[in-house]
Formats: sequence, structure tokens, C-alpha cells
Amino acid sequence: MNTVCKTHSPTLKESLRERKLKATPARLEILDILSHTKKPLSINDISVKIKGQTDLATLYRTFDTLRDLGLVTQIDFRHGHAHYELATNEHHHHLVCEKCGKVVDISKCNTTDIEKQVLKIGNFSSIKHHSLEFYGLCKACDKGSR
Amino acid sequence: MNTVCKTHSPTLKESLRERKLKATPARLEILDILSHTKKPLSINDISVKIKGQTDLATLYRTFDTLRDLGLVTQIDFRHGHAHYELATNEHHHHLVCEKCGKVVDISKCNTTDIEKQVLKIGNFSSIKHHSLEFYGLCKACDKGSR
DNA sequence: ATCTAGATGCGAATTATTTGCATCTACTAA
DNA sequence: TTAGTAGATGCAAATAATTCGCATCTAGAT
Repeated sequence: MNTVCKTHSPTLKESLRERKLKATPARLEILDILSHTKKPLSINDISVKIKGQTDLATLYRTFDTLRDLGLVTQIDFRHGHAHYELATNEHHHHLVCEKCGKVVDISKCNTTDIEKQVLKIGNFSSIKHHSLEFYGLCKACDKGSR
Repeated sequence: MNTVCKTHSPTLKESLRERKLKATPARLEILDILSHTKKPLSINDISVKIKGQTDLATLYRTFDTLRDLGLVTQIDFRHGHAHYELATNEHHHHLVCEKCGKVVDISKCNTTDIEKQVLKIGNFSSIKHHSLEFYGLCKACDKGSR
């Protein structure tokens, strides 16, 4: 049941060391969980999965640093709280029902070209992520609303 | 100073009537403010602009209905609170600095094709909006972090 | 002018997220 | 291997955003 101490990608520990960050059990476990899940998870999802063993404040802080490290991506589904997924997952987008909140994955990402332009126009040094969510009505909710 | 009772687009009142919603001063004023601002505004921005004359709860409720009506778009800059802008503004995207939070507008939107595909794949009835934000480091912050 | 569904204000409740501080621990250097 | 220390965690309390219940009010229909 305890899957904490798997072999983790060397990249991870390297990334951490580069920034003088420690490879703590909490960090490793969070990444382990994310790597075994397709769906983006909320802080609460994670907390449940590890049975509350790690304090919420720590989870928030951990996700902050993982996001800054570029290992994790934060997504807003307008559910009232953030979701996170591994940045190394194949990049994709989401379709969210504005009524029931259902989320559908949209595979593939066509935004590379846009991204290059954006970099120039915006006069930024680097773009690390982007987040593209579509909002509409799923068929079930559309029926319900007529 | 009081710019509440301008001539508003007929579309608005129509949209409201269709759904048995009332054209109240609060709603008209919010739309008036949004139409005179290029930047997306937060609930608090709006509250300040109208000098607290309208209760926050009402503002939240109003933006909910305006969003459902499709008149207003909600955006997440990861600033800890939502931003809103007129859906009728020329559609564009944003580039957000992960460090200082600065937001730069990216004009034009190339996602129509993607949107059509998404509709099919996701098996939704309709897509009303999408939200595309890029996250990275602005030049100022990039310098600061080395 | 009246009636009523829908809107608002107010206060309180919820929920998400952040912060301060004491304690702990992963890594470094000897 | 072991001590020393910067960085990490837990806990509790503070903020901040958003929502809800309910009494009152008002836009729009008749």
C-alpha cells in the first residue's frame, strides 16, 4: 500500500538540488501520486489519497514549489479550488461544463505557434505553461435546461 | 459622475427579458463599467469603482448571471480571485508573470478551429467561452531571479 | 395602481489559501 | 559517521474569496 519510495526520475532530485530544495517524503509522494493519475487532482484529493498524513499547509507549499520548479501545472476549472497535474503528462486541454462541472480531456495541443508569437509580443523572458479551458454545456445539462 | 443610465445595447435588455431577468441598475452599471474598461476587473475593482454602493454578494450573484447569459467572461490569472471582462470585447488572451503577476494582453484568437474539434470530441452541446492564459516570467522578474 | 417573481442588502457561514512560529530533518562538510 | 544548518513541516490562527438564508425591496406585467 505504501508506494512512497519508488525509484524517482533523476531529473526530479537534480531539479531540487539545483535550487537547494530537499527531496522530502512529502514531495516524492505527491509526485508519485500524480504520476499514477490521469486526472488533475485538487489539494483535497491529494490529502485524501495520503489519508491526511500531510498537513494542508504543507501541501499548498509543496505545490507552490513544484509549480515554480515547473514539475507541476495548475489548472482552474472554476470549481472554487485549484487542480494540479504533472507537467510531464502529455500536454492537453479541458472542456468544462458550466453547469455540472464535468471535465473532459482534450488531447493534443496546437498552441506552439501561438506561444512563440506570444513570447515576442508580450516581451517576456520565457513561457513555462499555458492553460486552455473551454466552457460550455454538456449534453446532459443542455437537456435539463430546456 | 453618475453614469448609470446611458443608452444600453438593445441586445442586453432582450437577453435579460428572454430569461425573465430584470434590467436592474446594478446590472446596467456593471456592464457600463466593463464597457469602459479594457482590462479585466475583479469583484473588488468593481466594488471600488461604484464606491461600495452595491453589496459584494450582489456583485457575485450579478456576475454569475451575466456569465450564464454569456455577456461576461471569467478569467483566472492565479491572483487568488476571479477577473471578468465583457464577452463582446474583441476576444484575446493573456500572458501572466508567475512572479509579479503582471498581465499582458495578447490580441487575436486562433482557436476557432480547435474549438470545433473540441466540441465533437468532448460530446458537448455547446461551447460558450474558452480561456487561454500563458504563464511565464516577465523580463524584469527574470533578471531579479538570477 | 397593484401584484409578484426576481433582485438586493445584511449578516453570518463556508471554503480555500496563507502565515507565524516552534520543531524537525535532509543534506553538507568535516 | 556525525554534527550543524538551511530548508521543511505541523499546528493553530489569520486572511481572503465566495456563498447562503432570509427579510425587504423593486422592475415589469396586468
